[in-house]
Amino acid sequence: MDTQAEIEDFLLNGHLQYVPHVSIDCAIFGYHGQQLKILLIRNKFIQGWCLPGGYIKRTETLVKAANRIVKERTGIGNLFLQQFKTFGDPNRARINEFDEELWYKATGLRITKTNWLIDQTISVGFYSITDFSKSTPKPDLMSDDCKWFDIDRVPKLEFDHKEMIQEALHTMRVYLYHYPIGYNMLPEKFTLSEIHALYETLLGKKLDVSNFPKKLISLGLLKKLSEKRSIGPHRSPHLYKFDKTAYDKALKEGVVLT
Amino acid sequence: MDTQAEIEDFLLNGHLQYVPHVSIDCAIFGYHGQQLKILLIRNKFIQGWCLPGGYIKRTETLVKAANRIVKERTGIGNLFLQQFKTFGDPNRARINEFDEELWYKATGLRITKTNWLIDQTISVGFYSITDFSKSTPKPDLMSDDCKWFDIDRVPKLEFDHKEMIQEALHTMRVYLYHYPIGYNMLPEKFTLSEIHALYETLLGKKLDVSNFPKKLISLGLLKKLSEKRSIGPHRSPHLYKFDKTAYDKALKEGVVLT
DNA sequence: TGTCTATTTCGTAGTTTTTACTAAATAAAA
DNA sequence: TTTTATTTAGTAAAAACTACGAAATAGACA
Repeated sequence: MDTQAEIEDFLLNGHLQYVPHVSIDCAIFGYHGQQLKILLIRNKFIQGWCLPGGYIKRTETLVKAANRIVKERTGIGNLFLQQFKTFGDPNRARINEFDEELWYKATGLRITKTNWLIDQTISVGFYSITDFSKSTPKPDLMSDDCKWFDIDRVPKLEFDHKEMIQEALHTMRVYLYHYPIGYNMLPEKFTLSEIHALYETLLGKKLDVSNFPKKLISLGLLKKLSEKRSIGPHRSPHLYKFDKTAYDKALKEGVVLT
Repeated sequence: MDTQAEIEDFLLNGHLQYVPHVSIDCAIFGYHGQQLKILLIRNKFIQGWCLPGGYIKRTETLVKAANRIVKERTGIGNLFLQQFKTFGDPNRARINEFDEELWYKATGLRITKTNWLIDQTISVGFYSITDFSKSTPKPDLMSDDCKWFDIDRVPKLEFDHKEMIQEALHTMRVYLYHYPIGYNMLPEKFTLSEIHALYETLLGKKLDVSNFPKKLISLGLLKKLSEKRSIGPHRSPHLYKFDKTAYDKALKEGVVLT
């Protein structure tokens, strides 16, 4: 969706390709080193920061649509994605504040209040997690900026997106305590320090440097490899990989990570 | 919505009052004695069992809409209600199988495939819990029966409603392990046996008769009253009530009930 | 070749929580 | 008064968790 013709077609005929009245918003969490970030876009029309979002094609499942949206903003496909809540407060979108002139300035197109985009919308929230250093943030049609913010330095957000982030963070952390995470988020082979740091970053709290890895091992989630990694003037850590069978079982039945 | 005129108005102009393309389906769980049940309705048009559902008024929040739907089917308002998942598979509603003749026979009205009701719909799932003996099940406009089924004797269900029940049950049980439940679901004063039986019924598993109540007490959730209840030729149980402060704190911060 | 340093990782003691079970208490019926 | 069913206190053993000390060790550096 880049050419003027495509944009015009989206505005005029989008309701034939997409399901009207329903959108998806994505809380895309990024970690790297010890920092947790979230990806935001700056909406052209209301001149404020929002979660990346989009509409659902009539042929798509919800998770497929969320995956498409996340890929368009980050360049990364097949991320861990989970639905966390659906938002439908009638006042959430503030469609009464629609500004025809701003829209015209930004797109060069005249649309009216009867356009399918300017109507009450219920939004399904998804969160995803990725290594932000591997992403290439890109604004969408409606936005003029797209970048990562430290999770504790998020600017003022439009609509109900602040609440969305809080809900997403809460759901993600509850999930993290009950299911292993890391497959597709760590390299195939990794050290205990690496998975320890990942969990600390996502949970936003300290985990015992010795007991936490021991717990993962005692649950049978990790398989110790004979290889080591040389990373400095000190004892080299062993490499581990996930025991896929135990990992999948834990995803299905749940575990408790303290 | 009972008169023919009201039904006709709903079919022709419902999209003005309700948000099109979005519905709510409710998994209404009922307990009594030691039995867990679920409320189902029998759809007139496809002649099959479904979860009770409905549309969202443009002025309503999602939870308010769910509350209205639950009250219409059970006669009970202000139930514990929680969103569990939103369903949007493009094939979930099978709108291609729409039968104009069946619809005419049931309602006396001719509607076409272009009617707002016959279009792709994304459904927000809520579950609720109530004492089924206090309910008065009532079918809706689209159904000719509405009754409780034992949770392990659910008939074949239409659409994706079997998956919905499974997801609802799973979410409800996970919730139950992490938050206290029972306020508004037990009388103000109750015995340890009563809350023990409620949890066993909802979780579908045995809980230790001595340790489970002790856990609740050690968490400070219950306040022992001086009154007792006489219920047979044996030691009379003490009555308890919830410590509202501790209960609300547990709802907010979570607890672990094993 | 030895020390030094930073980090990994093993071991374990002390504590808390959970689990399983026993037995005392007791209200009403026989 | 005895019997019976249930509530509920008590506790021993097992398991899990926590905190922390110390051994192992790879590379830097003298």
